[in-house]
Amino acid sequence: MDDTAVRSLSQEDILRYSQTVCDGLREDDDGLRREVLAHAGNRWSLGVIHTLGVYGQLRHTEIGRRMHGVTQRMLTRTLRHLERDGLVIRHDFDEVVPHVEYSLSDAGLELLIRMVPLWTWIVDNAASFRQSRQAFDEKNDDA
Amino acid sequence: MDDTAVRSLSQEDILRYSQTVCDGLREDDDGLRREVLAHAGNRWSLGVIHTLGVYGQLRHTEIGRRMHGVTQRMLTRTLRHLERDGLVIRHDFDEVVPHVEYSLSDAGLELLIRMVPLWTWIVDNAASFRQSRQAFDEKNDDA
DNA sequence: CAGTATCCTTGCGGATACTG
DNA sequence: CAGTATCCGCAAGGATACTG
Repeated sequence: MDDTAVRSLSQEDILRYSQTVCDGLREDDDGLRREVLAHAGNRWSLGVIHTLGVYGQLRHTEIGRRMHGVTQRMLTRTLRHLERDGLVIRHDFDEVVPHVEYSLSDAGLELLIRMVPLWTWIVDNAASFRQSRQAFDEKNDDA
Repeated sequence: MDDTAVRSLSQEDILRYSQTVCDGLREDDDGLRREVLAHAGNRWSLGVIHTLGVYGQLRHTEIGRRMHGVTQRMLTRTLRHLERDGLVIRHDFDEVVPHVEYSLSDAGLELLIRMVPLWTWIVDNAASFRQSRQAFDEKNDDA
């Protein structure tokens, strides 16, 4: 979805979209939706998805090496969560010397693809976000 | 981005997209990006954005009434966070009887628009997510 | 190599009571 | 009406040490 498409969307389009979504939304689904979307806000999930999207199939250590600052514990946790939601596939070679590789599932790839517009938009507007926050914080400092 | 577009994206397309994103990504931006994306995984943020997107401009109480289960505290917190990031605008009428209305900013609307494909995709695939989780949990129960 | 096991801090989300 | 002020439980995230 590029900027032209964005500008051409009216209030009614939004209403229609949102309404359609909410019509098919049971209470259960709402929780599920937020849990899946939570991967987007997690400290490491998107990094893992992105890394696997770019490099294909990697070992635990190789992922960690490409993600600055992640600890073993958090990398394992993140991979488990993503695996649980079927976004990442764990390939256990079950050798004497432990050997495991991870790759994106089809679902993981589709999530990545749908994240990209959001992602690029945020990066493109980083300055405006920072400005908004600064203004907000200054306004609320005198409290 | 519809399904046709999704299917037509190759591994190289993903790489190109992701690479472009990461090239323009400083350490700061990464934190910011995750914080903005965190709205997607929050308990109430998306509901507020969606509600304002559909109804336009509403008062505190009206938003709360349309969102089942939210407490005053969490609604206020959520609105503050969204306002801080410039996704929601707070209109204070500053009357003797307190009167405040909220509406989506342009940025908020753009976020909503970019969330919809992700949102519908998750809802459409709710069954497969649940299946994946169930399988995962069963496999890891014998631990 | 690919993890567990512990311990710790922080912030989310909720319940309840109070206020300009 | 539109919030604050407290208090609470829980999970995220991190640091460090240990293991099949």
